[in-house]
Amino acid sequence: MPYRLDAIDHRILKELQEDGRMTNVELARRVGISPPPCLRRVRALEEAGFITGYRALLDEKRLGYEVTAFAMVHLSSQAEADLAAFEAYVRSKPLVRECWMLSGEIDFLLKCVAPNLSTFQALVAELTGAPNVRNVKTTLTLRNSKNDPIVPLELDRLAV
Amino acid sequence: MPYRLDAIDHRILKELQEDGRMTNVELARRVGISPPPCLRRVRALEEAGFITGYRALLDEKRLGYEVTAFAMVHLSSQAEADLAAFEAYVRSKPLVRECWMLSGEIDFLLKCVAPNLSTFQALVAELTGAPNVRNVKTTLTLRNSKNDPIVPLELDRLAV
DNA sequence: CGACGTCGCGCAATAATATTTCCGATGGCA
DNA sequence: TGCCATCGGAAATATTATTGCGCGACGTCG
Repeated sequence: MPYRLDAIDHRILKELQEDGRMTNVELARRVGISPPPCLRRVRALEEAGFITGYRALLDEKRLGYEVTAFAMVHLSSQAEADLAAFEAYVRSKPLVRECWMLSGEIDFLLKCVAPNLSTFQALVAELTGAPNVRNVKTTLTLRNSKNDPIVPLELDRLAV
Repeated sequence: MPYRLDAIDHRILKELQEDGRMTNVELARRVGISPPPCLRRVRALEEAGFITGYRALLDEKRLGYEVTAFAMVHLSSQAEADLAAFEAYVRSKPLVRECWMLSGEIDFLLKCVAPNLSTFQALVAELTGAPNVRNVKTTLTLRNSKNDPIVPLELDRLAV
């Protein structure tokens, strides 16, 4: 599905990243076209897979999650079946919010949340005891310096 | 601002996390009340800070970001002013999407995106040369096993 | 026990938006 | 030049958002 985004598409993506609940009328006003073509573009961007969904962002601390921590996991076996098994395991753990398979020493990096330290410890204990897990190193986060779920657009004039 | 969320509030948060662009009519239907009180609850949740915003999620690869990588940064000085300076630096870098201050050996963990490896290398070079940075270790992500921006609700019956 | 105040729901009315339909302008191309 | 594909916008209609208001549940207190 070849697709070429023009300047208006980019502005639509930018605006919807910043406020995903914006009305189509307002969005159209901001990107400089009338509502009908604007809506058509949004639908097209959704169908073409550029927009994968819409989320309300919640304040985790306000909801009782005081702890955010990372866990670095080494497995005993990196056979594909074992990797997949670990991934499936991790997906079943609600407190693990992200899991990345890494190149290099560490096999997986997990971002976890927990209401308190002891819950986090319980999670780590479980992880450590899971099949094929060799060891788990953890680090607590002290503070979040930047957390911007927005994808930068305009790859061209990109200052590193 | 004391606030007690009831079951309906929880369901609202859950639904809006899954589809932040859902109409209020549909949301009301799902949580089992009529639209006016539903809208009032959403507004209240926003004003009380439980909902901090709405985002469209974009497909990063589709937009040209092939690389996601982590960078682990050690600083020479951990004096508060130096930490803050590094945080400010990092916030000015569009390719750094997240930055966490950690306890333990590593001072900061950065999640970065880049259109390709050489751009990522340029970013790392810049980071390495930044003031107060002692060293930077990087890991590429091979794949993303889980990435769920949704905050789990219902702390009580929480299976770790 | 009953009056009263509070709270939160839902109905009904109105204002705004979303969505569809259709038409016209534009530009590529034979 | 004439045809076709593309895309925007006006207008009409269907849905939603939003406001105003009354009602009933519930708890407090005289």
